[in-house]
Amino acid sequence: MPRICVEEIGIVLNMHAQAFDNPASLLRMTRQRRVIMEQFQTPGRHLSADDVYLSVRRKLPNISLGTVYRNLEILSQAGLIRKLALGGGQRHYDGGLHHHYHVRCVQCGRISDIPAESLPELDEAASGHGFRILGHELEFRGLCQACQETDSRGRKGKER
Amino acid sequence: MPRICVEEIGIVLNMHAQAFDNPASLLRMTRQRRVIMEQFQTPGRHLSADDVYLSVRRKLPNISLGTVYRNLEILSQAGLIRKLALGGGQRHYDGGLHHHYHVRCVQCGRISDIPAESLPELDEAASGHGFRILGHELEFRGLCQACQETDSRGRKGKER
DNA sequence: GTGGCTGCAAAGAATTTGCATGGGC
DNA sequence: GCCCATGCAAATTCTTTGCAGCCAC
Repeated sequence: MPRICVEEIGIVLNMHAQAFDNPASLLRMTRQRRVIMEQFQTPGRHLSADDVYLSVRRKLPNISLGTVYRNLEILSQAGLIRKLALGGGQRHYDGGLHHHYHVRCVQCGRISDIPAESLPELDEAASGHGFRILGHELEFRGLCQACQETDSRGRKGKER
Repeated sequence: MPRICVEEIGIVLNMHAQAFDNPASLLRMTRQRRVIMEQFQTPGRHLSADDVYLSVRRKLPNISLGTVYRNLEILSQAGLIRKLALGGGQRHYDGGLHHHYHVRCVQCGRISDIPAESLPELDEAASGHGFRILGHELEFRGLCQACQETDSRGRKGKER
């Protein structure tokens, strides 16, 4: 699935607004929202709110962390970015909308993509326990290249 | 795999201590640690630190939250309980040591077990991207019975 | 008796929120 | 011009930590 170009964001946001939050309201394409969204145009980035904040500040020095948080929430609700609620610690966001999974390095906390098809058969297998299954989150745990090399008993890094 | 009875905890803790943390030290079986561990003897409970704190306080009114956190960390490191780092928001702990997955209700945040074999073939499929895969976390998302029934547009509950 | 453990309280990290002002549409 | 979005700062929530006294071994 192709990445959504920045120009389309406003349209998607409004579709979303009309469909869910408030049929009457329009979500505005502000400068802040545009620049935040630009951070996710580069594939394979998995940014925390603070990462985004620091990046965006180079273009908009006065943006506030609160605005970043508010927009990450709105954008992920609208399906424009993906919220990675997995793995404790800081929350991360991913601009890649094509389906894939993630690995998290248990040592340094780094996240990478695992390109893979969705596995609907997993959801099948999970049904029949009183829940209506809507989907799943799958995150692999492992050691990244760098940590494998450094690995002669190191610190546990960001993983908590 | 059978649940570990409370009497064995001390032994396991010491095995763990000797193997990893500090070969010379012994972990003690305090009253607090015992009662905390008892909370996980009931199958199918998925407790947050605060849940544990509130439960334990009924037996040990003076226990502190800090102690609960410290012990949950120690017990999960020793493999006596499982830390559920999934799903953002509060961290939960699970006393069931047999392999299973979890569903989280997207509406109310409730967690349930999905009894299932581990799926090593998933780890296979994820290899070959620079990471040494050690395992995975899999959490399903869905609507629990109660929320399906109440469901005529409700609040989003604890899910954040 | 010793060293790990506890209670207490304060610190910390991540995230959310209230409010007056600003700026898309 | 209306009303959503922003900046700022304070507030919340969850978790960790420093320290002096306590207690399991």
